[in-house]
Amino acid sequence: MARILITSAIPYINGIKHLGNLVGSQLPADLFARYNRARGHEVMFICATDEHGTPAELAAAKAGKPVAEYCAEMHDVQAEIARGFRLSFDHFGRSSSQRNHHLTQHFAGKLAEAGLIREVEESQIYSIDDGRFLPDRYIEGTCPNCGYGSARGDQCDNCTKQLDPTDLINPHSTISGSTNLEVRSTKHLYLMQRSLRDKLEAWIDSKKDWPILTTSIAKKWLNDGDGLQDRGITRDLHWGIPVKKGDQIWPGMEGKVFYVWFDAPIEYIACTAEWADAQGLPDAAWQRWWRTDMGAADVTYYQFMGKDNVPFHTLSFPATILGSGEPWKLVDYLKSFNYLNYDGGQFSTSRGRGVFMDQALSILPSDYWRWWLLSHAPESADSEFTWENFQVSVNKDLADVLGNLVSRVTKFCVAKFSAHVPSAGEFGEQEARLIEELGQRIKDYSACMESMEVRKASAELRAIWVIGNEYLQAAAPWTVVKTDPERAQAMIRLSLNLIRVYAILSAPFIPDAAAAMMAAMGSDDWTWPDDIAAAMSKLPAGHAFTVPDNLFRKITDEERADWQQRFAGIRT
RNA sequence: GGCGAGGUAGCUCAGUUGGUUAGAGCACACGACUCAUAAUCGUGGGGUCGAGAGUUCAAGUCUCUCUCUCGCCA
Repeated sequence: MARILITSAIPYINGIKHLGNLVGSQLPADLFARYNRARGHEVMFICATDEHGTPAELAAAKAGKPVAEYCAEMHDVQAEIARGFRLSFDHFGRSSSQRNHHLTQHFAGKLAEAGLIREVEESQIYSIDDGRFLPDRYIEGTCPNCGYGSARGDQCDNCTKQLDPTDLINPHSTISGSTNLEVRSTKHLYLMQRSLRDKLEAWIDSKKDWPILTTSIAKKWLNDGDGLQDRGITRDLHWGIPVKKGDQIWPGMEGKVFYVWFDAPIEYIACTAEWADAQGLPDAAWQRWWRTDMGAADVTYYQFMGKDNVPFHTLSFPATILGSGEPWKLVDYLKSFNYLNYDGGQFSTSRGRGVFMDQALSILPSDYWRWWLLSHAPESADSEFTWENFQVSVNKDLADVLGNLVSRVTKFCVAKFSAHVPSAGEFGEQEARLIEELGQRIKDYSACMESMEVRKASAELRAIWVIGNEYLQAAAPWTVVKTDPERAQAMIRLSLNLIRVYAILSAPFIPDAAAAMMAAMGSDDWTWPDDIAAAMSKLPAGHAFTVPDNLFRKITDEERADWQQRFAGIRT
């Protein structure tokens, strides 16, 4: 039994994520977690909401709520939707937790001790009425170059000239509109990634089995232009983790918080601590997942994320870990995904284009989405969601191939025999061939799952479903029953057992349908079918089963047309 | 403009280190079957692998140029 730590990139707090976000991290991570649990491994699957930073403050202000309250509410909303998609997190935490406060401050302290933090004095625009500094895009004014009236602090959108906020003529705050501004000096902390560059490169070079997408992005940041740059890890904001050196005051940094990208990945660790707290377990329970000196030496750590997150996970976060000088677990395998496009364009959160997680669940159960998204996961390149493709894939794969198989077997048995596993007859050559092929197919399927080849795994699973139909078609129990009912009974006995095995194999992709299949077979034995022959006799003769309702209904042309129109425009 | 990723059957995509007649699913055509959600199974048609040039005994697979798409950055 292996010990497997899995983290999904943590979704930002300000709103509900779309299907592209889901398929890029949480969903494949869940697939991998479910599979490994099914194989009997010890799994810790962690996700959380990423709650700090200006966008959260602004969203809260827009909603007319204190930011802490807003985040708490949105966390609950996201947690509920995650449950709806059957995302099987061991814990869904919050980056604003006290655990993360302490751990983030701890890491900053260790980095300072190691001489990897430098303090930088900067000039920024301060809004007296807003009571805050105004980072680049929160200040606008007239461009000194072209006279454009809405130039941003960092750049003029009209003439593209790069600006310093202090260059703007008649600047004003984009938050309040106030012109009561002044230049103030402010101090910030920088993580000296440059001095960790060689260490990071050596570490990345040691990862020979990582996807090209992952390593090429990391290499680009290491080598592009002037190479890896030091990174500011503090901000002049109210909402966030107060800057401290461990549990000590950091002189000159009072009132400042850590930058969201510094504390967010640390939440992976903190979230595991939150899990232990929620379970009433001591610190050792989470430390054995993260501290190689406290039992995590045999843990294999997998991260899942969209490609936009790769630089932070290959460079910034490892810099934090390595720089601390403490024996924290580094990622062993980083699985990254490209983007999912929506009907010829991009999903857009701001424009409400595409399908969002809550909307998806409101029109169809999660299994439909899980199956389509995973079987079309953007692994090697960006991929495309269209309603036509969604409709035909789901109808064919789920309703026709799998759902109908369950239906035809159970209904035939009840009609010709009874609602009990038939007892007569022996397995013959056809059954032996099926079992042999199934064994090979399951091996291929497992190999894909272990190497996280999501699309290939889904294709293998589908092929496994198909051989059930092939077998039935060739064996033709509906014909055999007329002349040799005992032989037909053996065929159906095998087929009923096949349904139970399919439930086990399919559960990582479509957990609800799998549960329905298992329940219909009157079993709760989810043991992975390592021994296929034995698994095909698991349901004993005379064992009672039920005919389940159709596992999957078909999506009609009318529905497809309706949804296509509904989700093309603006989210209301 | 710079960088990155791509352009393979009508559609969505596979194609290891260059090596026999380029694959899958869907769609389409025909056939079989009739237990089942008008489901299933079988057979078949269909591609000058974006364009051009080069390296090689041999290129979808390597090199160069061009072109188109998408994303990121400035």
